[in-house]
Amino acid sequence: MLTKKRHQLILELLAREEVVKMQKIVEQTGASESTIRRDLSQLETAGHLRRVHGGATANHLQIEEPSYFEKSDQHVEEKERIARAAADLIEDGMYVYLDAGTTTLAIVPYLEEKAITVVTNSLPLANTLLYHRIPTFVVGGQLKHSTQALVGYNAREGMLIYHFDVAFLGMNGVHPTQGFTTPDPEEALVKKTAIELAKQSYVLVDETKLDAISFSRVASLQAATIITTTSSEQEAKYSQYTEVVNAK
Amino acid sequence: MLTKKRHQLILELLAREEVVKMQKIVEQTGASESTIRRDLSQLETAGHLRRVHGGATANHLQIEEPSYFEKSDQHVEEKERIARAAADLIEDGMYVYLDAGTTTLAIVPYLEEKAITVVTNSLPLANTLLYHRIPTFVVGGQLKHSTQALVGYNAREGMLIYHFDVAFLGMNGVHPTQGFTTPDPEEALVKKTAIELAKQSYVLVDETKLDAISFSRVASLQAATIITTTSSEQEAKYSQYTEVVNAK
DNA sequence: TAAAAATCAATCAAAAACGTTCAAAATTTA
DNA sequence: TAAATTTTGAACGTTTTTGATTGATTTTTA
Repeated sequence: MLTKKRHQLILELLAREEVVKMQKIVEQTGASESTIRRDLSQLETAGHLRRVHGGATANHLQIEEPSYFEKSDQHVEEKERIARAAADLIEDGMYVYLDAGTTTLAIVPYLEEKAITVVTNSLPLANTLLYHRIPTFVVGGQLKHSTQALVGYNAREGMLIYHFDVAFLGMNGVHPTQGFTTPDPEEALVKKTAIELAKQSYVLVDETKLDAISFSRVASLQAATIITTTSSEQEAKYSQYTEVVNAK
Repeated sequence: MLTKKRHQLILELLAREEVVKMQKIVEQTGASESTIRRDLSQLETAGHLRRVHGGATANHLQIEEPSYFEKSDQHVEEKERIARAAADLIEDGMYVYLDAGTTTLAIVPYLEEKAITVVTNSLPLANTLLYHRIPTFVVGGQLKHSTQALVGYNAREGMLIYHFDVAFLGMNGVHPTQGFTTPDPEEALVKKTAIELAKQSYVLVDETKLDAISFSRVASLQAATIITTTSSEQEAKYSQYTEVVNAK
């Protein structure tokens, strides 16, 4: 079977099934496992699908699905340390903004004893805050499927009525010259607004985000303190541009 | 079964049942208990559900509402009929407001095929709409613990930028002279605002709410059509004041 | 309240899937 | 047709996922 034909068949299977196993593709095409692996790799770099362990899934024209595809197990310890360091910065009486993201989500359990008010644009955060009985305001706006966050122009407008003592933000890229970046422009707008409205902002990132650049610019490094866990070389490098808290 | 498929299945179960037992997931997926445990903790850290002893719950489950578990089948059927009647009124292209409440929640599954945009002030609604991939905007505001709704002055302000073709509202009291009423003044404000902003409003109530009066007045009966299931005498009585749809 | 049962997190070895390499086969080019 | 190039499938060491087992914890039962 021709390469082109195989690729077509794989995409057809995915259009129908959303998730398809390696084994099934091998059966249907009659090609070897190695060949299918190559096919999947190619189709992935071309942006036509997303590989997962054991097969592939449809790629619904979405740039990213971090909340789903993030290896939530992988950096869990790192995240926990970062979250604890962040929580330590929060004091009674503060008005706190918590951005969408798994790291910010990890902060919530540490907030239970504190007398604070939280504002968030994240549905999972809102649910968790509710569960921990922390007074919460939710920013209105368009509900984005992949991250379960409220984003866009309306979200920005909704935020402008608040002011925060501190803001904690997730981020996809942190780079010396390109600053803080994230894939979705509408999400970038919300993050940027949060930074504008907060007396002090913190960006929470694991090591893999350092030196990375994503599509939309949020702000320059000077705009926020970085909380991360990384080598002392990296820490020294970024300390030239802004304050860095190493939660190692 | 692939990891992603399992995750999808788990979320599907939760979208339908709100609570799901370990045992059931194991059966449905054919995977081992260990694997499901891992799945659940991954989905939890990603913010998609909440683990509980013996299984998992949708992360928007009412935390303490005894009535939740004692919902009679009869009531469920009534709600289902009301929800279906409401859904039939929604056409492609409409902008729809869905108020917080279990009856409005029951509408969502019927919306999947329709090309509409929904605005809501309810966290459970937002989660469910997200799951059904219906374009959704969430009204900002203060998160009320008991109903998981966004209420208060900020919520009203956040709503004023929208206009709706139709609004569907839950209500605690419906009375010929006292009109529509609900216990919480801040929630009443939101409902009232929704009615103001909608070309046409519908109040969804089961029979027990008729002739009842609650603390805060929302509007007079003329302001909205009532969708309910009740006797023809009651229907005739309320038809003197406003339009009544009997979903019996 | 204490014992029994069920469920849990943590651990570990087996199984499955992975990427890489390389030689054979197929295809293209000269 | 012969040489060069590309594609393929098998082999192999590595990584990821999985299910069974353990002892701890929680819930239920007596």
